Formats: sequence, C-alpha cells, structure tokens
Amino acid sequence: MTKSEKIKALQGFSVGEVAERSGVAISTLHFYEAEGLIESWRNGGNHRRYSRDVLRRIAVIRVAQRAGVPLKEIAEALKTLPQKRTPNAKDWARLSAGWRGELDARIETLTRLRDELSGCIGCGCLSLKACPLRNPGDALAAGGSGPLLFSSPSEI
Amino acid sequence: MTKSEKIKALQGFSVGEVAERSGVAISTLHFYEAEGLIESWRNGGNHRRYSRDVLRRIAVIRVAQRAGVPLKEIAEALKTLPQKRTPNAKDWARLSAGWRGELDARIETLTRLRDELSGCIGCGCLSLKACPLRNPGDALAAGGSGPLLFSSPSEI
DNA sequence: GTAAAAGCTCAACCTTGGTTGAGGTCAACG
DNA sequence: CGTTGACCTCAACCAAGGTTGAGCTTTTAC
Repeated sequence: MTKSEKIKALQGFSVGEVAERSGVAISTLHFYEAEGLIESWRNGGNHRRYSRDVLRRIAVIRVAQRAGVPLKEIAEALKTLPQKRTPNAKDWARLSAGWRGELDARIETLTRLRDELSGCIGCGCLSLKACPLRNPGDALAAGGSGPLLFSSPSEI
Repeated sequence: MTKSEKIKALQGFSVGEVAERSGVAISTLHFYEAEGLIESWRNGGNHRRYSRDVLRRIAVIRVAQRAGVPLKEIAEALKTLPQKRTPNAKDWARLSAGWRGELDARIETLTRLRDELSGCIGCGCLSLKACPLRNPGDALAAGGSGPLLFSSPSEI
C-alpha cells in the first residue's frame, strides 16, 4: 500500500469514487445502503465515506444477482458475515457455496425445460396429448396436486 | 367431439371456464387480452367469449414465460402466427424453436457463472486477482469496453 | 474568493407482470 | 321475480430493482 493509499484507507472513499471503481451508479449505492446491503459513515459535511471493503461487498452482490438471487436474500446472507473483523476468503466462499446450490437448481430447471421444448419442436409442440410441457414435471412429481396447466389432456 | 362440445365451440368459453381449464386467474386473462396476447369476442351481454384455440395459446405463453421470455416478446411472436387459419403444429413449433435459442443462451450464461463460482469457492472467491467473476467474461470478450465491475484488479 | 463539481434528502417515477377493489350489469336457478 | 354468482370497467395497488429531479449544502479548483 502506498502512502496515498494509506490516507485513502483512513479517510474512506467518496460515493463517486466507489461508483467509478465498482461500475455501479451512485443512485444504486444509495439504494443498496437503504436496503442494508452496504454501509458507510459520514464526514464532517454529511458526505458518505466508504471503507475499501465495500468494493468486495459490491462485487459479491453483483455476482449473486447474476446468479438470480434476489437482493433481500443477498442482504440476509451478508448479515451472516462477521461484524468484528474484515471478512476473509473463507467467509466469502461460504456465501458463494450457498448461492451455487440455487444456481444449480435454476440451471437444472431450465435444462429440463429445454429438453422438453426440443422434443416438442420435433413432435409438434403442445399439440399432442403426451407433450410434457403441458403438464410440468414438477407438479406431476409432487403428486399432481400442483396447479396443473390443463385439467384434462383433451382440452387442447 | 360430442354434441355438447360442438355447441361449446360455437358459443365459446366464458372467461371463468378458460380460467379453470388453463389454471390462469381471470384477472390474468383480462391482462393478457389488454396486452394483445389473447383475443375474445363478446356475447349479447358484453361478456367475453373465447374460442378453443385460446387454451393452446395460453399454454404456449406460459411455457415461453418459464423459458424466461418477456411477455412483450411473446406477444410479438404470437403476432407472426397466421390470422386466417387456426395455427397448426408447425406454426407452434416455429415459435418454440425460436425461444429455444434464447433458453440455450440463458443456460450457457448461468452455467459459465456456476463454473466460475465453483472455482472461486475453492480459491477464496473474489479475493484473488485472477478471479474471473471480477471481470465477467462477456465484457472482456467484447473488447473490454463494457461496464467492467472493477477498473483495476488491485482495487480489491 | 468564487464558481463549478460533487454530494445530500426525499419524493416521485419507471418497467414487468400482474392483483385487488369499487361500483354496476348479466345470467341462471328456484 | 328475486337473489345469488359470474362478469363488466377502471383505477389503484403490489414487489423488485432501481432512476430521476428538485432544492439545498459542501468541497474543490482556479
């Protein structure tokens, strides 16, 4: 860390600096703070100051969003990070591992849908009684009590 | 088709019947009609009447939604269906084939993200300079002019 | 020392995909 | 013929994830 970087670390980043370095709009940073996703303190003139850690936090938030995790869930996960010390690699890895499961599930759901869709392109999608798309696998597997798209195959 | 089914076909389904047979709320059917996704005519008392075709249309809409296609795009695609005759299996298959491409792309994006995330769980996600999650592959591949998450790897 | 740039708060607005409710009409059953 | 239940329209509301703008203060640069 250079001397000027040490000063930076003590004074903190301004909201504009964080926006530029993270690629996130200032309004989004305000929004994230209001939603409890990030934190800041204020300087004498009521301007926000951020610690260096906020950059990694924002990176994690954006990755989780890409994985399809809603902000509220991300906020919950971030609250499980240690408050006393700066989170380390292991802490971040724990969050990632949790989200990987959700991501796996989403990929599997979409992959199943794609396979069914592929089959139906060949068979005249949605026109045959046996079409799996008409009766989503999940609802069927759950015992048929789910909200079936069509109550009887003869409907179409 | 039984005799009563023939009468049904002439008179059309009521909105309540379509809701029950399709598993979609009445308010949603009104909404879909307002958005140009489905059509109806009116009986003497200004009540909506639907042709049997609407059921397949709704099935297709819901499948496309599951694939992540926004309603506006679905509406566009549905407008390419023949207006003169009842769409046949080939017509529906064409739409499905188009959406399959989008679905493929979404699956690939998520799969790449998962693989990167997996790597980072092992490596101490987001803490190392080489972490691919910090600099999404797409932006990099596009020539680096995209909105990079962090301008310099040394930021974190 | 002054002007521009950056920051502040708070409320309003945006899109997507619908749901809810008020106030009124239509239809079907007994 | 009356009373339910189904239907109508239109406007308001919801959640998520932000963006925009007005009006005011602070900081920075010349």
